[in-house]
Amino acid sequence: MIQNIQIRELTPRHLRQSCTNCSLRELCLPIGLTPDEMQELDTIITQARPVKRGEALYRAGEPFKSLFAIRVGFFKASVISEDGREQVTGFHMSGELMGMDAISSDFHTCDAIALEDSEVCELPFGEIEELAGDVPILQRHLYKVMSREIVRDHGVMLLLGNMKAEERLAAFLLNLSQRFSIRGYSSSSFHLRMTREEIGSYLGLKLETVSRTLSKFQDQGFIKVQNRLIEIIDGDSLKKLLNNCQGE
Amino acid sequence: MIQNIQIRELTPRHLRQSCTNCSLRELCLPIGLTPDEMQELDTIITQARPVKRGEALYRAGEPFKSLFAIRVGFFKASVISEDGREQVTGFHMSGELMGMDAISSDFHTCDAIALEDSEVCELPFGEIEELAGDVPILQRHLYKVMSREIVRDHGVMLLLGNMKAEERLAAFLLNLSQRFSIRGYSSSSFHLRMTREEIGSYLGLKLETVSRTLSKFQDQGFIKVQNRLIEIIDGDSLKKLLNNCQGE
DNA sequence: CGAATTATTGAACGCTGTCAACTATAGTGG
DNA sequence: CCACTATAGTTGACAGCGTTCAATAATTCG
Repeated sequence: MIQNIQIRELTPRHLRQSCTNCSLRELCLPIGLTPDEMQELDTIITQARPVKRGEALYRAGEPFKSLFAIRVGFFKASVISEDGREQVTGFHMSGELMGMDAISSDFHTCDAIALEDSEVCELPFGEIEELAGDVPILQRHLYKVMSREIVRDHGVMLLLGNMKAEERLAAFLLNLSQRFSIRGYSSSSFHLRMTREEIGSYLGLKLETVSRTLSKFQDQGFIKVQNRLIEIIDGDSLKKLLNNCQGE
Repeated sequence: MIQNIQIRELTPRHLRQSCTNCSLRELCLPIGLTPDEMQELDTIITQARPVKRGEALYRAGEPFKSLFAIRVGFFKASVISEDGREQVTGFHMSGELMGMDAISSDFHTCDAIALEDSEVCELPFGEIEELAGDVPILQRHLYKVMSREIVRDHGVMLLLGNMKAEERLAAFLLNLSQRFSIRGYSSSSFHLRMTREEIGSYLGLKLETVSRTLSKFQDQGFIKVQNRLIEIIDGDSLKKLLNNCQGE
């Protein structure tokens, strides 16, 4: 990523490329656009925009204009109920697309908060949509990305509806591990960007339960916890926790 | 269903009309297609297909070909975890679209089971997609429908992650009430199509808790329960249950 | 370095799950 | 049509998991 930033300062063309790059996983390369089509996509996508830790990329209630592809960084998305309760609906990292919930009503329904200094690419939805009308493969890809979000949400429902605290934490750690791994980071040792309270909100647990369960995993030798640094020592045992419960 | 088949054999135009009808809420009328475009949509949508109570419209793992618009009836959608736990991810009624989770992988990820004798219209996704490329308003509508599903799922997460049993049940009943009302049925008196266990699976509760809580609501005079027949007597108190918890 | 935030840990309570017995309803076949 | 059986629903007693409240420790940030 540092590479990209340096390239960006040198050559605007490469900036666009790096912007295309940003949505690499979610929008471009894997779907096989022609160079021309990618060019066109590039002209739509505005330049990378920084979002500092703690800042909101958007907030519930704001009018919807664009989707955002995370170039670098880490975000949480959360809905706030009328009576003020926060539910974290997801944690999102580089290459992922945010804001799809807003399409339905033309207003954002979530807050998106950066949990570390981040950079996003803005994808003006109207223009993306228009381009998608001409480029079937892009259209299809958008459907797929949204569908994937629905599938992910179903997984969270399963977690919230059926699992015990230990299973939820295990699933959470394994999921993070896998996603870091895909992005070229260590799958066995990573830094949590969120507080215990935010983990708890996502998993439907109180922060004390999160803390206790992490400690328990550490006592059992499954992981090593040092504040927000997690080291997975025995991933297989964590996986067992997930399947053993009724599968036995 | 027999009626429809007969109609079809007599007058194809009427069959198609009834099919358009089926996806009325989700696909056609509200988005303002021209007669020509609706005509084209009609040719894509295959004839109404009956699904008997207890039958699966589709099952997880089956290859994905079509979305389904519910013409009449009532369905549950559920995911089954590896170790056999069922999570009901939603209940769906006439006018709603099912199967969008399958777009991402080209395989269904849910089971869709009819909870009463139903009829659906099959919308072959490939053709719908193609048409959407030519009809921006249809394309946009598909995005919106999928986005709405994501928003709905976030609402369920909030429910599962933050609410107590009473609040979940209250939210559930009020939601059903509203949806029946929109469809022209009574909002204060309706028949539950699902078992206590299925309600529980959806709400992340055990069936005993569902039963107990319904009884409690009845004792408090909020509702009248007679097996699967629900009468909402004091909807305001139910709404209060939802907001009072921390909002006070 | 001090203040604020975040995390850990303990103890007690309460909500919901579990187990069990019983009742009611619906569907089936004589 | 009725008896029978299977399924669905209700209710009670009790236990356990996670929450709540509270005190303390560690870390971050100005």
